[in-house]
Amino acid sequence: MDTPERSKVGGTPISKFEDSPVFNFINSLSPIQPVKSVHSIHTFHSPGSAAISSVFSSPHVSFHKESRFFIRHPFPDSVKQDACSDGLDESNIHSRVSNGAVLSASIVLAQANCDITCSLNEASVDLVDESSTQPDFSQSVQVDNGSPNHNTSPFYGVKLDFKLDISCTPSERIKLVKDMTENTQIPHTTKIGLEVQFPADQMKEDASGSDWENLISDNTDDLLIFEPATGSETSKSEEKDYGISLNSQRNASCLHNVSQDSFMDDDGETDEHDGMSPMRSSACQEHENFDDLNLKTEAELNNDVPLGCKVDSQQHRGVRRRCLDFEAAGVSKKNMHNNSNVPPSISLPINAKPNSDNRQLVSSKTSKTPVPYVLPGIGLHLNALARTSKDRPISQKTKTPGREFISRPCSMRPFSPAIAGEKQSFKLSDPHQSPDPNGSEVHNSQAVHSDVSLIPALGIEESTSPKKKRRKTENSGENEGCRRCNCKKSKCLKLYCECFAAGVYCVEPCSCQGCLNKPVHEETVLATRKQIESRNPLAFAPKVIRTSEHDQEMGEESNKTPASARHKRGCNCKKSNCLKKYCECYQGGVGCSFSCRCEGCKNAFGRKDGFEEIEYEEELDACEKEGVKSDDGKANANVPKLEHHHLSESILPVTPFPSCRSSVKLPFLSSGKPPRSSTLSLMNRSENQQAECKSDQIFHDDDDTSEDLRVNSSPCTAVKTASPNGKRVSLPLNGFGMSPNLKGGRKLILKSIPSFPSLSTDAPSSTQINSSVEVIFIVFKVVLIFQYEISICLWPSYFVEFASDYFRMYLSYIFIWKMVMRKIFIFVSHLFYFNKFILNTIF
DNA sequence: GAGTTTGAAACT
DNA sequence: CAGTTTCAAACTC
Repeated sequence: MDTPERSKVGGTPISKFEDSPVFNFINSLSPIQPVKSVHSIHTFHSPGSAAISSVFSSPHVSFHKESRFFIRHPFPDSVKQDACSDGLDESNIHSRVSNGAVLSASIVLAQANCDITCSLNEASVDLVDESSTQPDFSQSVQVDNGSPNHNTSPFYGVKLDFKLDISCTPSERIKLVKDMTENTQIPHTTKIGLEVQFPADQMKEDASGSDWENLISDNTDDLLIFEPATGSETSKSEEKDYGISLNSQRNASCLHNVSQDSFMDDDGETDEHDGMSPMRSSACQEHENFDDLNLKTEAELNNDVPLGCKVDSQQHRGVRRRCLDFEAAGVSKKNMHNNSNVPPSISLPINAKPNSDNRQLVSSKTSKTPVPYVLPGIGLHLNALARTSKDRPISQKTKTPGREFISRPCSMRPFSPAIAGEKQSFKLSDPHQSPDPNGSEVHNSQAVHSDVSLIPALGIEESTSPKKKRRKTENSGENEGCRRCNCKKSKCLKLYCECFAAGVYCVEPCSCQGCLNKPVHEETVLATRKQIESRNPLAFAPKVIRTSEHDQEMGEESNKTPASARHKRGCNCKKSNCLKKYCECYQGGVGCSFSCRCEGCKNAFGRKDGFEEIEYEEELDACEKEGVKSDDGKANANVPKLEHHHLSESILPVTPFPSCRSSVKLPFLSSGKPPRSSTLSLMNRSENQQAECKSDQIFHDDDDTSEDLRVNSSPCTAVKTASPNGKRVSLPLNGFGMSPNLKGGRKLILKSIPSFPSLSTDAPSSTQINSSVEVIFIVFKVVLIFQYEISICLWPSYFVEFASDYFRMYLSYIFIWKMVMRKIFIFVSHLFYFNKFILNTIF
């Protein structure tokens, strides 16, 4: 179709381009042959180029997405046809040569499917049929076409892809899917469609299993790679899309079984579900029943999901929520599934397995081995504290398996699918659960009977530990249990609520009243969270920041805290002396730091004053002079609140390590004062010497960089000078800022930068200069050419033309630049040489 | 379990 | 930004 056009288009600019003397010149240096570009153009449809497209972001990708996106939207029938053919066009393009006939057949089928319905509902039916029966694809096709309740609900690309999967023969599907996945950067919806490959799941049971397994894993990987991007988006539309795909998943084939199983497959846990096929089938059928209700809109599905799918939707809701919670991190479904794949240490009843996700999670919950993603500090606020405290002697009291079973999960899995599942499971299993004001929820609980197998799994322990007992256990467990809130007025939508603050839904054991922090009120929860985060982006960040071992040492050194963590903002205790759990530091099992503004700190995990008390007293004075509000002379009082925020905030969010590091250093920083002290008054104080010494000590344990820094940091006796950068530089720098030696700071920076080729010795030969320049430019050129060729291959015709001109111009610039740079190099080197010569001569 | 204390969060 | 109020957990009895 458009091939001739493309080649035509592509050819023109290329020839033009090749005529360019610049291009010729560059090509004379380039190992890449110009021919290649032409070839590439022709291989536009080839897997090779496609692969490239998937690697490099290019206009092609966006275009592609555009089209896919377009396809995804509801169409009138006529448009639908186009869309289908369009969407197929891509696959057709890719595989036209090899199996065009076959594909066209499948395309026809797919088109038929497009016409047929594409309603989620239908999909579920079809797939259920499929999953409940042995994979007979011809049969499935028939079902598709004949399904009586096809409706005209919106059609999504998901569907299309999915249908394609179904309607092809296994081998064809393999090819098709491969082609599609290879040649297209699949938008998330489409991705889901592929991911759906549930048929693939069935395929596994099929003869061609091996192929499919490979394919599945490949695809899944791809899908998973892209997923986070989608998930990380918090926009409504994105959510919606996501939700849609999820729904389609769910409907498509008892998603909980298929998709999960397929993911499990990736981890090689096929054994587990292989034996459960029958169970799955039954479960699917139950879903099928519930699917009758699935004509509801996406939103409805989210808020008032028909039970059968409740659990699933919750799981995914959990995923979505996690994405929202940790936007930067972008939780991928892969994670989710990986998590779910955590081998349960406690074997569950066979009937507990089918709902793999929940079950897996539950089981992992029961496991005594920490779940991988139950890492402290993953956004967990008080729960993180609780977690931390677990590590502490204080909380290391006896743990009964049961208690652990109950508590662990909630506190450490923020909005993870597990949470939803847990919650659900709690609800299901807990006989004491008070009727949820929201009927739907109760309904769901009951309706999830398809998942009821869950109940026994949990119920075993749950039933033996009723609410009160659990609370009691929790109370006696010293933070071991997950936090269960008792909110009465906040509706669990404020940070007062520990569950909410920790990023988890309230669970049954909570005694909250009018709780809105539940999956059913997801929208509200998310909105509230957004609102709170808008006020304070770190509101949901971990309150206790774990540090690396390296920092641990530092932290311990300074504060004698056994923990390698510090409270993000520090406490503000006035009366508890940081000896009660009113104190967040104490509660978190961490010592107070200089960030704290506590009075009379006696924190058992480390007093903020400690051996640095003296210097802080002086510091305090200085701060008072500065007008910095201080409490009663405690160290932390010296640290302006804003600074804490600044530091902690700059640190926390993304990378744990930097944040940790900074968090630990923060205290030192405070002690070192430079930062705070952009004011000279602090700088000149003698106590800084002490701090400096300390910082030097710290550096001994530091990495290379810090070693450099240490070397350059001023000795204790060094004269203090204010480091202008101290305050605003990133934490590490802040940490270094402790040694208020401006000189040192600069040295550090210089040292950390790869040194420029030494010019201090003899003047570099022109060969050296040339070679270095050559290398740079050749690399540059290769990259450019490569880019250009790729763009030629992928970009639309008009783009190519534009690109060629642009590129030619670009190359011209480069050429000029190259000349200029060469001159500069020569000039500089000679200048150095000349200087050196002069110096040597004169002195 | 009720009442008090406490400090964080939220509000003004 | 500081002061006040609200809130829920921690604590005490």
